Amino acid sequence: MARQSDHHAMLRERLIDAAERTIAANGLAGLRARDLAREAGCAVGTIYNVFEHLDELILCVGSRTLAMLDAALEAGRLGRPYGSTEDAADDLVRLALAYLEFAARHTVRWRALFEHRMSEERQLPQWFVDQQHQLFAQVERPLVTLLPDLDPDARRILARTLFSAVHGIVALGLEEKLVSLLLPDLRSQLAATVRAIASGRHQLRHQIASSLRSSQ
Amino acid sequence: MARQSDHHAMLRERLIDAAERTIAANGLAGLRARDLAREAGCAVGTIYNVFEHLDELILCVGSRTLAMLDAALEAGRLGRPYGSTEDAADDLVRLALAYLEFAARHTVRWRALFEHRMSEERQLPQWFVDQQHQLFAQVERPLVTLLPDLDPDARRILARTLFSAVHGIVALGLEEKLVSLLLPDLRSQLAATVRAIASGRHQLRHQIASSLRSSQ
DNA sequence: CCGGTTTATGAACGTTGTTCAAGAAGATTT
DNA sequence: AAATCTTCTTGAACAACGTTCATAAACCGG
Repeated sequence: MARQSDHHAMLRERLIDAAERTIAANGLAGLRARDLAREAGCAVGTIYNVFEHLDELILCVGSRTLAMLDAALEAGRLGRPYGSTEDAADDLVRLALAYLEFAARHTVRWRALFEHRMSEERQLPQWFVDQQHQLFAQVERPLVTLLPDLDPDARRILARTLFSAVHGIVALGLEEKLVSLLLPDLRSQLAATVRAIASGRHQLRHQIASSLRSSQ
Repeated sequence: MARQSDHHAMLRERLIDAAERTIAANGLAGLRARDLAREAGCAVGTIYNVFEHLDELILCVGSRTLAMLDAALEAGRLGRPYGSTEDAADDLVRLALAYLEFAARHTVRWRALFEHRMSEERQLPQWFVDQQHQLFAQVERPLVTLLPDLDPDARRILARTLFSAVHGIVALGLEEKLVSLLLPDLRSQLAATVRAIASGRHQLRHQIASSLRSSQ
């Protein structure tokens, strides 16, 4: 029984490794069950013994990408505690730029992360959603300094909103083919926008506070 | 010859109509060549006589969605000329909210628009890219009032950046399942963010101006 | 070493988009 | 109007995909 689950675990890892290589090299579209089996040294049917379906395997690769991204954002942060709202605004900008840098450096991997849709009515497992939330949570910390009297729920939602705004800018920006040419421009566009949001933060506080009042 | 191309045109329209219905009802995933042929009253092979491939047909449906979206944004605009920067900021917010409203009302259609990827190395035709640019152009007008001394190129790029930020917020916001519950919240998050950007616009001007200086 | 249970296997299945030989329909010429 | 040439339509056939399943191999307690 011990040898059994060992083998299981090894196979699982070999399959995820193979899928990770393929996705990083050729994107989601390049992933084929037969190739995967050949690279991992097993039969096609075995994949479905170890994973419920290919989506689950893809999600495992996505989880690794999420972990990489989480680490990259953490590394991009300001190392010291915030001495002022300026510091907090700086950190927001740094987070955004770190996100852009990651997306630019690992474009195919990163695309696979959010291009992938669960087929039909199988929904995302909770552990994966939780891992995404960890990412959003990194944005919350600068917001504590930036908008101290915002309640935690509103802050969590706002963090997600800012994250998705940054994601939108990066995603559309990297869609163009001439990426390397306009990457510096994209950097400054992103930094400028985030800084504008931070400097217009009182608008955020008022509007969101009044919205919460009216919806509760 | 006249009757030929007439028939061709009719068939083309019937096929686009059928594809449009299917996409609006079941999304891109629900589109099948055989069903399409049956609904349009022709053989599968005929599709490939009228269109080069299915991607082209999907793009035609996308074009219709883009036209609807363009009209919806135009309708959401402030009817009168801007008397102040406040008016321009209001219009930016109205554009964003109109975008959200359209996406919420026509979610499947709208998703199909940007979920669709051209297969392999066939690239987007220019006429489709141009139609997308028309959309971004709607954002440029308020920016003229908001940042009068920004040069037109920088304004065009900034418009695209703001558009993609709004798109990001809307896209992630509508991903959740409890859409109808938190749509009002999403509205105020979006409005607050756009208003914060507008009110922090001087940050935009400085950063972007200095970026253009250094990259030229 | 044996009987029962679990696991691995790859051929086979059901669906895709796309192609293509053959026949129907139109256009052109005599 | 008939004959010929061209052009378009057709649906069976193809290739590639994820997924399943009867079969055989491997494993394990007694």
